[in-house]
Amino acid sequence: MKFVFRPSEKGVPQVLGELESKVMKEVWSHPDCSAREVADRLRKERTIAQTTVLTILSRLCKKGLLTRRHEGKAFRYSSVVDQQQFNEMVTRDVLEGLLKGNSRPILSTFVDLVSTDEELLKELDDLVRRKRG
Amino acid sequence: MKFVFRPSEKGVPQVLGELESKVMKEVWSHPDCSAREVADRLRKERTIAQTTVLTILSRLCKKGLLTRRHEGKAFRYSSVVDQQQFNEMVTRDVLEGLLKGNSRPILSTFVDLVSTDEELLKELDDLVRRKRG
DNA sequence: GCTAGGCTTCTACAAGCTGTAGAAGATACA
DNA sequence: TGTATCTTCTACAGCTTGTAGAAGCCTAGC
Repeated sequence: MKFVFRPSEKGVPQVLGELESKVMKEVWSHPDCSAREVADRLRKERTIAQTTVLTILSRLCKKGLLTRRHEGKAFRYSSVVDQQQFNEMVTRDVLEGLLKGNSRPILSTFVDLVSTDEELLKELDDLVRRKRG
Repeated sequence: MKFVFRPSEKGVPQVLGELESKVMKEVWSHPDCSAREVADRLRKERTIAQTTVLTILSRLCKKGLLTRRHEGKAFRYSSVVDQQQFNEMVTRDVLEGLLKGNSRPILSTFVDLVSTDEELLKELDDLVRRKRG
């Protein structure tokens, strides 16, 4: 999947649109659900047309994030990767994207940012030591 | 500046459009240049209308990446930050964006990626040790 | 002072992404 | 077979980026 990353956003919307993110979250928390179910849940927050939800579900399928299976006259949707895996994919792709460039400055910026949290820095230290054996 | 990051691209186009990137690079390598100069240099590679270049220069000004000053009847453009600073800004914003989430998995993915290069891993190790004192 | 040539701004359109939804087509079940 | 429901098609708006014509503005030089 080829995506953009919006650092200014937070969570899934860093990668997907606002509505797409909400729909993904619904499917993640209720696997194998129907479009109707998704729409009804979204309607607890605001009004939204059934077709709008359908469009988003289709687009997410096209992006390879969801699959669907027939059941009666409707479809049931499930995610291809769970949210954890999704996050890992994003992290991996973004970091790889960054490291394509000159890696040295990235290391130092990374360490700078991590070091604002003592605990985190220790964790990084542990990981590196373990890696170096 | 609020931008998107395209992991699949490389270098400046990870953040700016293709043409925007080329224009930025021209201004970086020839500070205080005129639109005409930029256009002429771009024309070594392909044809492009003067107004196209002007539009891009204006947009880059609006984005806060360029400034300009009057000289005679024309403008002269300069970058607000040099390419190094620009890269650092991007790196910082992207990493901050990532670390907003659950930081633990990011650390481990980062270390995984870095550890494919022995030298780089050592460098990371040094940075962490130095930080921890 | 005035004109011409060059420089800028305005405006516009295409294409891709996302949100939005109506209209119409397909179909399962009573 | 009819109808309620589900899906697909189509479309438009707003945003970004690339592209550029048209028109307005202004400086330099006569």
